[in-house]
Amino acid sequence: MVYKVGLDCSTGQEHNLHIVYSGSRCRRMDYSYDEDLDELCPVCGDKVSGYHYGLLTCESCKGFFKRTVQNNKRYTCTENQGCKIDKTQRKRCPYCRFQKCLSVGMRLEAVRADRMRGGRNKFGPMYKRDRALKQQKKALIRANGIKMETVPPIVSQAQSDYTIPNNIHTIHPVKNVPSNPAPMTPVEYDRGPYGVPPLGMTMPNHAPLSGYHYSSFQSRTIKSEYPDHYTNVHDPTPAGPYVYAEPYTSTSPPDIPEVILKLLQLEPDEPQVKARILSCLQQEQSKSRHDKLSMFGLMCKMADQTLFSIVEWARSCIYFKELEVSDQMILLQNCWSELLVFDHIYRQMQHSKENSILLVTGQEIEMSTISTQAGSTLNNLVLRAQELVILLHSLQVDRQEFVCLKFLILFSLDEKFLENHTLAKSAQEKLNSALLEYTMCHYPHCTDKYRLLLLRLAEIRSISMQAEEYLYHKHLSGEVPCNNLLIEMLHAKRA
DNA sequence: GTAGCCTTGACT
DNA sequence: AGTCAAGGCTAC
Repeated sequence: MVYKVGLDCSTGQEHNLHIVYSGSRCRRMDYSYDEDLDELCPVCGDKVSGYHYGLLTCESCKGFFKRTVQNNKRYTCTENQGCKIDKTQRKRCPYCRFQKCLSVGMRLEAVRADRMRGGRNKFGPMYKRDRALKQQKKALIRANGIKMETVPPIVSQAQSDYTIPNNIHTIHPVKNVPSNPAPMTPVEYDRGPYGVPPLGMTMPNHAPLSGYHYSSFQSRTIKSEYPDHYTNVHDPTPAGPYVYAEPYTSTSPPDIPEVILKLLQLEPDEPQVKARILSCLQQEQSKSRHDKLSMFGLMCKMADQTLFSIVEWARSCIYFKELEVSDQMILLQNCWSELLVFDHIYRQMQHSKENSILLVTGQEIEMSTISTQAGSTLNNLVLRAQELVILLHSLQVDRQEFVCLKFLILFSLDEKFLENHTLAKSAQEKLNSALLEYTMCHYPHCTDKYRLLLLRLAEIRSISMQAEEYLYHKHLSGEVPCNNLLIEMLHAKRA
C-alpha cells in the first residue's frame, strides 16, 4: 500500500532490494524450465505439463477445467463436497475436482469465450514472473546447498528522498478491477505465538521457497467472460452486488475448519470499502486550493481510511470482539501497520501486475512513477512489498490462508501483555491449528506450507517497521495531514 | 467424459 | 523462427 510504502530517509539506511525479475529476461536458462515440469499438479498431484489457466497443472486438469467452463457444466457431489482429489480418484467427483481447481487458483477468465486458438493471454507476465522466481530459487539452491532461508543481496539504490508531487494524473484509473477482498496482516515471527521455528533465520528476507507453483487468488480479480454461476452457486448468502468466485468460503465443506469459515464470512465488503474511501478522498480533493493535500498527503489519507476499515474488521472479529477494549487497543497498536502492509500486499497479489501497484481506490500507479518520484525510502518499501507479493504468489497462498494469517497478525502479541491471557492464547492456538490442518489437507504435496507461510510474516513485520519509521519521519517534518489515525497509532506505540 | 497429443498464433 | 498457453481432435 501505498501508504506504507514510505520510509525513512533520515537514516539513510538502504534496503537493498532485489528486483528479481523486473525487466530482466527470464528466458529459459540452462536449468529452469524443464524442472518446473517436475512439479506436481496442485489439483491432483499428477505431473505438470505447463502453465494452464493461471498456474502449473497437469494436462488432464487443464482439459477438465476447459471442458467444464466452456460447456458450462454443473456438477453435484454425492458425498459431502469434500472428496479427496488425487490422480487415481480425480474422475470420481467432478464437482469436488472443479472446486479444487478454483481453490488452487485456476482462472475462469483464462478460458476464452471466443474460443480463439493460439496467441497469448494477459497471464503471460504472471507466468514469466513465476518462472523467474523458481529460477532464482533453484539458483540459490545450487549456490547454497539446500538451505535457503537467506538470500543474497541486492542492488542498492540511493537517491534523494522527496515526496510524491501533487500530480494525481500519474495515477491511472483501473478498468475492470473489481474490489479485492480484505486485507490481511502480518504477525510475529521470530518469537511469536505461532510457534514456528525460525529456521535459523535472523533476518527476514527474500527467500524463495517451497515447492509451489503459482499462486492464486481465486478468480476474483478479473471476471470470467463466462457466466459466473460457478462462483455464485456456492454462496447461499451473497453479501452484496458482487459475488466472486469463492467456492469454499460459504458453503461449509467439511475440510475447511469452522473457524476459517467464520473468518471468511467476516471479510469486509470490498466494493463498499472502496466506495467509501474513494468518496472520502474526493471530498478531500474538492477542497479549496490551499487546503489541498499533496499526493503524499492523499496517500496518508487513504491509508488512514483503510486503517479505519481494518479496525472495524478487527472489532467484529471472533475472539477479538470478546476482549476488553483495553486489550483490543493493545493488540491494534501492536499490529496496525502490519495489517496495512498485508492489506496492500494482498491487493497486489490480486492485481497481478509487476509494473504497477493497485490502490484501495482502484487506481493504479506505475512502478516507474514511483521509482522516479517517490524517493528512495518509499520506493524501497514499495519494492520490498512487491518482492513479497511474488514470494507469496509462489507459495500459492489462497484466501483461506490469507484470512488466517490476518487473524494471526492481529493476535501476534505475546498474551502476557494482555489482561485476558486465556482468550488470546486460545485464539492463537485455535487459528494456528486451523491453518496447519487446512494446509495439510489442501496442499498435501507441500507439507511444509504452514511453516513457510508463517515465515513470510517476518518480512511483513520488517516492512511495516520500516514504514512506521518513514511515516514518523514524515510526520515530524509536517507532511502527514492532521487528525490522522496513523499518527495516533504511531504515538501510541511509541508512548 | 477423460486425457494425451496436435494445431494455432501473439509475442519475443 | 522459436516459444508456449490457448483450443481442438480423438482413442479410449
